Amino acid sequence: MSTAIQPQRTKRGENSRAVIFKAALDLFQERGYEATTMRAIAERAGVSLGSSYHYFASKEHLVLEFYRHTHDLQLEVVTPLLGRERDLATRLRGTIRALVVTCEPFHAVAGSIFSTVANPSSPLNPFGPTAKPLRDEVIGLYAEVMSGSDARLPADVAAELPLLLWLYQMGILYFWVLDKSPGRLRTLEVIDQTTDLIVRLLSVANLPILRGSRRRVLALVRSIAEGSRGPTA
Amino acid sequence: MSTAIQPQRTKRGENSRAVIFKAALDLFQERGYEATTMRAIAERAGVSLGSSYHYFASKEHLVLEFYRHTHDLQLEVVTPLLGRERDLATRLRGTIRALVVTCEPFHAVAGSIFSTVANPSSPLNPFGPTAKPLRDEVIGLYAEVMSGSDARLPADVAAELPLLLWLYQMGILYFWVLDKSPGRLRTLEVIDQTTDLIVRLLSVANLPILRGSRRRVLALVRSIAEGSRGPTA
DNA sequence: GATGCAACTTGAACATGTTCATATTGATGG
DNA sequence: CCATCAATATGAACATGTTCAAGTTGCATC
Repeated sequence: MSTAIQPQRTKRGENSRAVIFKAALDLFQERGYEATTMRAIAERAGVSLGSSYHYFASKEHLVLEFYRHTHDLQLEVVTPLLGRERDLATRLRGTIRALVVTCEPFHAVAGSIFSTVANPSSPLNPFGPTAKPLRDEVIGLYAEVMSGSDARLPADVAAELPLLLWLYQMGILYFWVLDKSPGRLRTLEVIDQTTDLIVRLLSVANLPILRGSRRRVLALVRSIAEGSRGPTA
Repeated sequence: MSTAIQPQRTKRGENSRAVIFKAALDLFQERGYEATTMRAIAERAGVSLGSSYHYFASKEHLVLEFYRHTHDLQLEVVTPLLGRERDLATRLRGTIRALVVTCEPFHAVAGSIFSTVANPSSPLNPFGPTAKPLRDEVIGLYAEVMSGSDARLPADVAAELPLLLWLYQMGILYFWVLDKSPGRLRTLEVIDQTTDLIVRLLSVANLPILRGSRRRVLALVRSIAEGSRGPTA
């Protein structure tokens, strides 16, 4: 399948790759995504244009690296919290906040990036196969958020919740991208409100009146998730 | 404010504009959005490259026209149904289905278009000021879907529901864009399921246990909607 | 140390979205 | 019929993402 022979990496290569990525990150922050040209990246990195393309197949691929970068930062920020805190709402709030706070320096850039990534034909689409490793990592993080809490959830909910929380994170991220309030305070408010609501919803989902709907919602989610494991991913 | 002097339109101009749009539409369908060059559009329309830019400020602006086009088609398809049918679930299902069916010929193109439009800095972003007229029309359509039904909804729900249904439509549209099932049957299933669930949710939202959450959800929606009427739109 | 080969590097060339200075057209008023 | 002027039309020129054929480097093997 995807057993394309990757070039054997060397020290020299690793270094060039890192230098190019660093230059891209800096320029994205200084000028934004679109205004940063591949030529400018190459120049600042002190390499040729062609070299940049040797390490990153396209400008978009620099974004994938950026994603991984922010995920690692998010993980770093949130790990201590997940170690000590057991309350689900708190864990959830902390995790989402960590992402938003981590991404704050890149807020101006994030719009273009988000849009680039939303394209289904882009190799970077979060729902597509290329992004699967990172996607699974993020879903795994939410599995940890859930299972490390003291909340007792029905098995059918627990099975789909991490995926749903990943979707929720994407929603918040898009809200954050569009948020023009100073310091993105509005996003933080929305995070507080929605995390509380989610936990509240989980606690009432067991009520007899809602049990039917809950079953149907989860069945739907399951069928969608399975489907996209087929032809798509 | 936005009282930029628009050039006086003439018959000749109207014609050129229409010819260019038609050429673009055909080419988008034949080759996809990205693969269609502005030069190809101009050539097929029998005008010069510069002329295309005289009528459409950018390739993206052709997309806005495309949006308006599909909305008009959706309206055309759904009007008879809304005239005779009173059941909310049926009205809702019919409206969303109309959109998806209308857009089906453009499915291959829709991905790029969706992504282009998702960019917050794009003038075409559905949440931005440029798209407001069309957005309000669509929200108006959902107001009609709701108020023409025999469902009796609390005032606070009725106030925010059209906006929420518009959001719901965008969600379905993105699912449809990603949907690789033959004939997009999966999307149709999901539409049936979710419209039912929405109506069911509306009917239980009055229960005492849920009333608190409902109030909070609606307050949140209201605050967000107001906020984006401020700096953004 | 010489050789070979894969990794690395280069910059010219290409395609395409966009801009702009200039030319043409056609309706209106004299 | 002529003059005028805004609308319309044109294509050359520009910027930038991407490709590619060709050159260079450095390590492993003899």
